[in-house]
Amino acid sequence: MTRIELEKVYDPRKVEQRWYTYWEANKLFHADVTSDKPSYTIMIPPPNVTGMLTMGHILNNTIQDLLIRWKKMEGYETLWMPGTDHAGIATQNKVEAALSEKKMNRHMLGREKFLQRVWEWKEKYGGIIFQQLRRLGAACDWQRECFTMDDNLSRAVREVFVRLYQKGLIYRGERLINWCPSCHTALSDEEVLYRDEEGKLWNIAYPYKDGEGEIIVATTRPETMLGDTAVAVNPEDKRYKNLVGKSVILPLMNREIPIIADAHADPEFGSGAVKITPAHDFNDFEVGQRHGLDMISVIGPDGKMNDNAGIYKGMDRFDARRQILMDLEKQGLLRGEINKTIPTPRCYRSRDIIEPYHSKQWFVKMKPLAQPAIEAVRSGRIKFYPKHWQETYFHWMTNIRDWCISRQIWWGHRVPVWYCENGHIIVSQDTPDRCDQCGQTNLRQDEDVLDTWFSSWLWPFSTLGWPDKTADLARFFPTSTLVTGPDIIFFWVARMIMASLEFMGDIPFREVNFNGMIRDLKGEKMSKSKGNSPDPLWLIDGATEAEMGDFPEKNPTYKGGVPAYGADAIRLTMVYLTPLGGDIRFDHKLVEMGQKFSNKLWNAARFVLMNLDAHETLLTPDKISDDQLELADRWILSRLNHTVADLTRSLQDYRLNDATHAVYDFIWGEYCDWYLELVKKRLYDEAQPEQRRIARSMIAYLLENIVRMLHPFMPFITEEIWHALPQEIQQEGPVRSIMLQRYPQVDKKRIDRAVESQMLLMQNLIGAVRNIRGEMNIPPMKEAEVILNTPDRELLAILQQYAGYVEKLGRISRIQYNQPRPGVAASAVVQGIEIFMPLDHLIDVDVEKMRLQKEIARIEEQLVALNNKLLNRDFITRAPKEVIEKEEKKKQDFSHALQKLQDSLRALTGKS
RNA sequence: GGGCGGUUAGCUCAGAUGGUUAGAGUACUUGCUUGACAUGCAAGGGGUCACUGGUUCAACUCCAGUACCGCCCA
Repeated sequence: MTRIELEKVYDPRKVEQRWYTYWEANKLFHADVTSDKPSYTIMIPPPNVTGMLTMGHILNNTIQDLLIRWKKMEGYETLWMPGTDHAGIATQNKVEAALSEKKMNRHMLGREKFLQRVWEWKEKYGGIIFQQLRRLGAACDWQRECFTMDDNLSRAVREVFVRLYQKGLIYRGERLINWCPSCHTALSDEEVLYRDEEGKLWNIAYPYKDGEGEIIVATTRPETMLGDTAVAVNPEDKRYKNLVGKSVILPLMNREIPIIADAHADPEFGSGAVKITPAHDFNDFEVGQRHGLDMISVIGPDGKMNDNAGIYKGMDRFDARRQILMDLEKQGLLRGEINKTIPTPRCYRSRDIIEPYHSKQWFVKMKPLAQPAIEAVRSGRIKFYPKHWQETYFHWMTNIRDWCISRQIWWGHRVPVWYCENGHIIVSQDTPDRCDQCGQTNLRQDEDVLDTWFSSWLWPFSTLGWPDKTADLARFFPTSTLVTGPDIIFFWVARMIMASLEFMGDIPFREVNFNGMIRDLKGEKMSKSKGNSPDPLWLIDGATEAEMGDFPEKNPTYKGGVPAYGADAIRLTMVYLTPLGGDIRFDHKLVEMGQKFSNKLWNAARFVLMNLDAHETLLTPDKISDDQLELADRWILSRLNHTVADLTRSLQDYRLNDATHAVYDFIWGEYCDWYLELVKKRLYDEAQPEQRRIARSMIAYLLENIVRMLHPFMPFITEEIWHALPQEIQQEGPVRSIMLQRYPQVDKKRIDRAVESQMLLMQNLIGAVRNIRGEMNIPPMKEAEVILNTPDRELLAILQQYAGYVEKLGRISRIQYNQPRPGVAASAVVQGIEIFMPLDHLIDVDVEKMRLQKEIARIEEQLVALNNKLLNRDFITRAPKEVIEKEEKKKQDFSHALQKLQDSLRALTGKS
């Protein structure tokens, strides 16, 4: 009598959502601050509040969920803190784009009303990514979900600003900064991406003020020449030595500018003379500082030429470039152009070309913060996985520059600084009502907001209630693991370390796992802008070609639609493919692996369940006496414990692919392929009820261990199967869920090398028999006989005891031992045991001869190598004894097998 | 220009501390509705481990250089 009926093909759509609802309704993801278990905490890398799930998120969050579920089952009080950041520029851009469709802009609305619109936008689109994460199975503590603009997190931001200001680590300065004309704001250095782009280098003649002649300067940005205040030559450059101190006339502007000597000018570059525009180039700015040059800004914040640009005023910077080149040409001052690839700075958001722009901004002085952060990693208090990211971290940290944190947008934390009419500055947590220096009450708050990263660098503790001394903070800080991409190592990881050390006096996390990038089949990074990243929900739910829009057109493997692989399948596939920190070239076809594995597990469960008897109480192995367990039982128990040991070690080292391989191979390659097949005989043998009960108990016990072991990888299907299993082999929790069960622990007593090697012998024997059958094309229905010959009495005893294994899996009807060689037979040698399969009429002697010859050739090749090695005097004298013994043993075995095979070959000769 | 990674089967990738008969999934060939699974079972073909040197008794594995690819920084 079967306990339960499962469907023949696993359908994740009928399972996954149901269990997520159950977990969430029962608050199984909620971390209890009062529990006395050790804690394990992960802070989610906060996605943009209006962001959508990408394949990158799938990998990143699968890893986090896997760790959380594993640690929870290992007995930790786990907290996976979810939340989003407000993504100042990105979100504001989106709302402004929506406004501009209605022919409006933020200035027409005013600050208050605009911000209201953004909040509305956030309410509307803000939750989407977390709904998607739920579909992945993410065990986040949703009751603690937070947002960087929440009241308490905002308070943390102001607190930090005030403290750093008072400490002298935040200052306001007038400097050249990176300006994005599209986003209309300053950016930090990290937000600027340099890409090599095709450009041109123009040579322009600047005539001497006195006398005949000219000096040629080379530039990639002719439009900035309007703001030139000098021409520089290298002090060592003999060609120009006598010109230093003289003047040239700046073309188009007719301004007299000096020729100066500065090491910045590279004699190898162009003519060796360069134009100096201190207001529009970071290097020139420094030259200007050294020589006390004027700064003339000619490009405004909107990217258009300004009042200083003469007749070019009002033109876009690129139009101005064209016009200026034409005008120079007309005046005969343009001396040619050459093509050149130029590292071009672009905004990470808008992709517009960044303009160095002189303005007043707020900065954080980073050097003092960096020092302890470097030490925290160098000393090993914080460990990076893979370790080599340390080099990148140290490099950036030791060359760190001050951080421009003010942004000229509205969406974000407003700089907590006020100015009175007398020019005093008030920096305060709370809105002040009077100037603390002169008592003046007419105060004006700074217009700027802070960089979004200025709130996310506080994430590990602001989310736990800081600056208050909360119970959560005491319980869950420092956090355990950070799982993130190496692309934000500077933006986020490094800054969190600095902030935590500064404000908490402790590290933010103990270990950082940098996961790889998801690329497409061409090796390109997946991104929304490239249109090469599928919507993960297509893969979970399935999608027709039409539902994917133009995506299949650009990505042909998606033509014809994608099946509903399910979240479990995607998760398994991702971690199976992710070596520590390595990238993944992803295609939906790869998920078939996870899908097939789900189905395999499902059918194994189906098999187990249909063989259980509802009226029978099952036994656990410790209730079965050892002499009642046969080889296969002891073997599978040994393999189970081996697997758990390997798996646990791999997980600890974040070698998730190794961990996944271990589970996958055990379940499919050992439990299904061998154990379930071998146990069938006992399962159907009604004459031996006690053995039958043991067999039933064993398959159920193994399956129950398997689903627990696999749960962190595939949470849904394992929960489904676990609930179908008999209760007596499950441990109980307050709520019935596999999540609350203990993760399988290694029982060293069950690991038995002798048993494993005996079983390996049987597997090899069966393999040899199957090989003969396969190569000889003997149909499975045709049962064959076999002769096994060995002089080793111990081996013989094992063979006789477990002959049934060979019979069952080799489809052998009868086995005889130590018999003379039959007349015509196929043969093989396994671990010194000679195998004959007498097949008179079935055998094609030529085929068998070829089969033997192939094997003989293979062995001979091995023997040649072995002989060379063993005849090498140096090898014998220098190699360790064990290695030599091993090689000698190998040689013996091979020679022995070779001899037998040659005998067999000779016996066949003349019989075809 | 500097730093970091990579180059193993047609494709996607594994191969801690050097000694393996170099693996997996997929694709391919052949045979199978075998009392859970054709999203399956069994067998098979397929690799000068990018190249050149070096260290070593022994190199896919360590070192150096070359070529190509990727990422980061200037």
